[in-house]
Amino acid sequence: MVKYNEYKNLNYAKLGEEILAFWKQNGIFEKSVATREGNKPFVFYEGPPSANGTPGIHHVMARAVKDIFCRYKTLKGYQVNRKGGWDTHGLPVELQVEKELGITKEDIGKKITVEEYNQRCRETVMRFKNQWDDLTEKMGYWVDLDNPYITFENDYIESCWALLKRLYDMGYLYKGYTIQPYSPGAGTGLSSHELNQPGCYKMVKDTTIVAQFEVKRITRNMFLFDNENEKVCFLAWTTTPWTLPSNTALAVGKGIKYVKVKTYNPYTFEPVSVILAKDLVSRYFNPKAADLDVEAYSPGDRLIPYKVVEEFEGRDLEGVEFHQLMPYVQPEKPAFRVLIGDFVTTEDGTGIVHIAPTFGSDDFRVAAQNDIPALLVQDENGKPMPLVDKQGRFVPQVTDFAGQYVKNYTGEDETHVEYKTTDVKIAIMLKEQGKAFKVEKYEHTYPHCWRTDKPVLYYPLDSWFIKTTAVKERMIELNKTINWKPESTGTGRFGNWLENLVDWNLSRSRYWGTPLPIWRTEDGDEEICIGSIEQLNKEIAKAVDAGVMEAGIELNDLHRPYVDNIVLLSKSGKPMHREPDLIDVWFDSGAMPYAQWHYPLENKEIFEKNFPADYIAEGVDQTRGWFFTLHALAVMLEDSVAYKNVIANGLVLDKNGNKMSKRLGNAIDPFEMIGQYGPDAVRWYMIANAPPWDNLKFNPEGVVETQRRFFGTLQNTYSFFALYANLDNFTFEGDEIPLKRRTESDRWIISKLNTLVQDVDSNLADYDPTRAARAIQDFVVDDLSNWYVRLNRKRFWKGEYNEDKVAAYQTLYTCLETIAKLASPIAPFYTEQLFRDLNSVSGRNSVESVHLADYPEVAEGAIDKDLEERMQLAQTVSSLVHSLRKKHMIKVRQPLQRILIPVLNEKTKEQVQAVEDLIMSEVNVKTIEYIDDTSGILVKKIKPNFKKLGQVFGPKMKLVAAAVQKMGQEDIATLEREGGFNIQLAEDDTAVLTPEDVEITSEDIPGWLVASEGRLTVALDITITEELKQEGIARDLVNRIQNLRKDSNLEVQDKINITFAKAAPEVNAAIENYQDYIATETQAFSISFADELPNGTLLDIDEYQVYILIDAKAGATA
RNA sequence: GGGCUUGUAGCUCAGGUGGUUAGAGCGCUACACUGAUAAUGUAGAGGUCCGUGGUUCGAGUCCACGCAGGCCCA
Repeated sequence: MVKYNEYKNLNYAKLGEEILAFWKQNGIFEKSVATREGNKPFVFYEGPPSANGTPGIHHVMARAVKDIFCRYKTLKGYQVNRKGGWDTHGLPVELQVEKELGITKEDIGKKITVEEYNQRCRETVMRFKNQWDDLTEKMGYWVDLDNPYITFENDYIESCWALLKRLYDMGYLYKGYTIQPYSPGAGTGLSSHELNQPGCYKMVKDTTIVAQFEVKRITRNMFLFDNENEKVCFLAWTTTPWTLPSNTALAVGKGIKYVKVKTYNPYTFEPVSVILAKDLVSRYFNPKAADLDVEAYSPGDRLIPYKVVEEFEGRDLEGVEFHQLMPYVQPEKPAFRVLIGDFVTTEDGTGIVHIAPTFGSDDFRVAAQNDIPALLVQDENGKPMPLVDKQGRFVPQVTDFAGQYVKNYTGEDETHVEYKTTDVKIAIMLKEQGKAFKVEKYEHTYPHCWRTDKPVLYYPLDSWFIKTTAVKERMIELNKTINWKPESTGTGRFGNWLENLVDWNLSRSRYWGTPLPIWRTEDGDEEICIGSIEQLNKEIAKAVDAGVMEAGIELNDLHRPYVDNIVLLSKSGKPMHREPDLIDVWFDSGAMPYAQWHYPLENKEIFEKNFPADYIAEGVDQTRGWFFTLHALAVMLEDSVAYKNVIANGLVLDKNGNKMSKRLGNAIDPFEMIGQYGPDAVRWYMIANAPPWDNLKFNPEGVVETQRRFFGTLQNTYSFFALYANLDNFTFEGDEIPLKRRTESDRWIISKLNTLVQDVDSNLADYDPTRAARAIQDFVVDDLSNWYVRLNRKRFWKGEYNEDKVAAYQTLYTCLETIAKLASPIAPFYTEQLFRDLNSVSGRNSVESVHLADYPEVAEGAIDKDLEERMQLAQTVSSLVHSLRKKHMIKVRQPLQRILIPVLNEKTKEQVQAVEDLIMSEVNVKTIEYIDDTSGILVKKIKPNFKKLGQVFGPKMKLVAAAVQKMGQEDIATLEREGGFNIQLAEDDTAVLTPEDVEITSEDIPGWLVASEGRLTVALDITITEELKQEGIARDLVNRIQNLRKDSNLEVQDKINITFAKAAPEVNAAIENYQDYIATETQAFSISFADELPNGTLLDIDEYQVYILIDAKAGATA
């Protein structure tokens, strides 16, 4: 006979290991995919992690979220392939290698070859792969670790190349520039990482200028002018006057308030109206001058009068045109307009920002978005360049300053009296021209090149771009079809990002990454984009034939430096060298839907079957990372979304809401957590505690609570089942007993169970695991354990093996088995054990694992909302009676005669009657009586139905409510009897109430002690008769005997003989009268009396004492 | 600085479309129960629903402006 496993002390961590071994041994994961062969696929993309660091607890969160839906969809019959992957390129790896070798980027190619450097990167990036694989397994994240895609492999890179080539052929790949920190002294761009080296930001004193940009006197600007002689100027502040010749626009803040001030130029004393931010007026004007008469000013007066004459919002100023400040070079398109910039503040300056698109990244971006050109000239090769050359000198076209360095890059002696910086010279000139409103020294921090110690310039540097703006509208459109969890990330963070899209800058000046497959002639006139190794080899052959490249170079690795050694031949016969850039690593990860299959070079069918993804999940920080690059590439390459559903999960913080970091020592080790509490409790806690998209404050105590409360309760329930089912040899043989032959509580829990199956299904279908987990938890703890099992305990251990008992077993079994299936996506280990423990005896499922099972079908017919309502009523009544007992200090073991329930309608009465038995046994009361209106003793309470009345009476609500409160018992009776009641609102205003306008409840029964909750009231008869008293004693005796049995370690099924010593007459009578009851309850063959029991045990029952002897040996072999 | 997001009991969180007495679990206190027992029940204490205005007969809920935390971007 196979038995249900019974456990003494379940060790959840050990359980995890055992189940893991079972899965491995039997290839359950593989089977969960293989057995769904031919079914509809559910496509999941794994966002590749980088294995150059150790995994943290937040990875458990992220991966649990991924795992849950893959398992769920498998249960629902889909085939879910999950290919793992590794993200291997990028700056973090490079930095780690440099740190370990004690070198900087500067040393690459000198102290260490690029080859060696990249070799180190390749080794480093997979250093913690074993730890990652280990965590993946231990936490139960099912993903194919044996055939992952790896972004540094040649096949993967080749796919990236093929995709780049496609983009190139579509005209989406172009060379342009971005504004980057640049060191003229060193002649090189600087990464933000280099800029953040200590000591790079230094305090410097710069000459700053508030310049006057004169508004054009054209029709659209006339609202800014008061009269035809007025000169109106925008004031804009700059700490880099050398950028002023390159100005093409001004930026204001949309919501910032600006004012027009009538005043005089402090250097030329000419009258002028200036526009600046309202908040900053006091910074430029002396308040003492505010009262002066503006007209009465004469040049040279110390106080310059001013008058605020008008106010605008930034948005009013958008589009206003102004005259070029320093007209050395003309733009190719219309410029010199006011734009809205989100970076504008009133912290300093004037609240108006001067825009030079060639020398600021904000400037560049806002100009590009508004189609404002940059000021450019042509170099000697006819290529466009900015007004400052790469050495940091003004170009000849800036005639007054031609050839002058914009900063001191030549080591001139700044202490010399004649020395003037270029900024100062510009300031002097603008003052003379009446275009400077204020010139002053300003001390601030400014980044310097760590090599030359000179200030950096923000300078346009070559970059390759993907023209994402070309498909912006389509990306926005398709984004609307994606189901974002939470929705706000899709519409907000991601949507806004798309709205403000700029072209994707692909270039990275680094070593360890996917090389840009573009070869160019030196003059840039000819170029080729390579899309495959095959193509490259052909081109190499051509180049070797033509003699531009030496023969015999074999391409084994597509990384640098090997690709850099390849020289190709242009159509016109010139040599072409590779553009030295690497591509953004985000391209690697965004390309994974294609590159993971080496598509488009092969596997067309597999790709098509697995695109787009049904579901992905990653941290919200990936919005502009992976989520974006997947989307961008899919729209451009396939005119499709890359994913249909996406969960953007939040952060895992420590229990105080702080970010976890190894440095602060508040990081939680995932291995430790799983080792201590097992994987299920950790997963369940994380999912049930907060929705994945909220930040989770991770508190290990919460894991303990989850384990105790949810898993402990579930395990208790199973143990209870197993204990008795084993005794009765219940194996779920034969047919299921029809619902109508089961008890009310059986049908109730089955109804609840089916409701749960529905709820969990719809929540998981909606990608909300938290609601699903909470629903399961509430069912297990509240409904199944604390109500169903508690009420039905006796059915399991008492009496013969009849249909009622079988029904109880079947019901509880069904609940447990269904819970195992429902909860298996979230707690895959424990539910596996539970399922197998149950199934190994019953064999009801033909599968060997819960993860190979099908999601339970909802038995619609078993759902009985009416019944669920009734049971709720029973629970409320019981709770009220318990509360009354407590108030009168009457223990539950003391039977009471009756409770009274006032019922105002027939339905409530019927509902309570249906659950009478349950209530009576739960609260130990003999009868329930109902009193209705006809009894005439009910005291009623009336309360306005605000929702209904509000709609009808609106503003008169308060009067109506007051009138309702005043209604007495007779008024209520009238309302009920006649279906209407007149109330007086004001002297000449009355209204008619209907029964629907109010809520009538029974509150009191005169002469009884009552308790009520909501609309339900219960009264309890607390008279204890002699008979009731005896029964109470009998029950107490049973209780004490049961304790004795337990203390003497008797098994549940052991039989005993009982001997009582004579005691108080009440006790003797109780034993006498309830002999059968006591015997049945305690499984006693016989009950006898003795005059004395010197070896007996003394029992205390309230004020009584009795000696007892129980004998387990005699005839205990029933 | 901008975008997004969160703010409800000591802690973790619920609170469709506004309805007057804001809930649960944990923790705390007391009492009870006892063949699920390292479980359970009942009761109690504990709230300026982040603040300020507004809309409304009525706001935890809607609107505006703030404050504080978080993420991303600059």
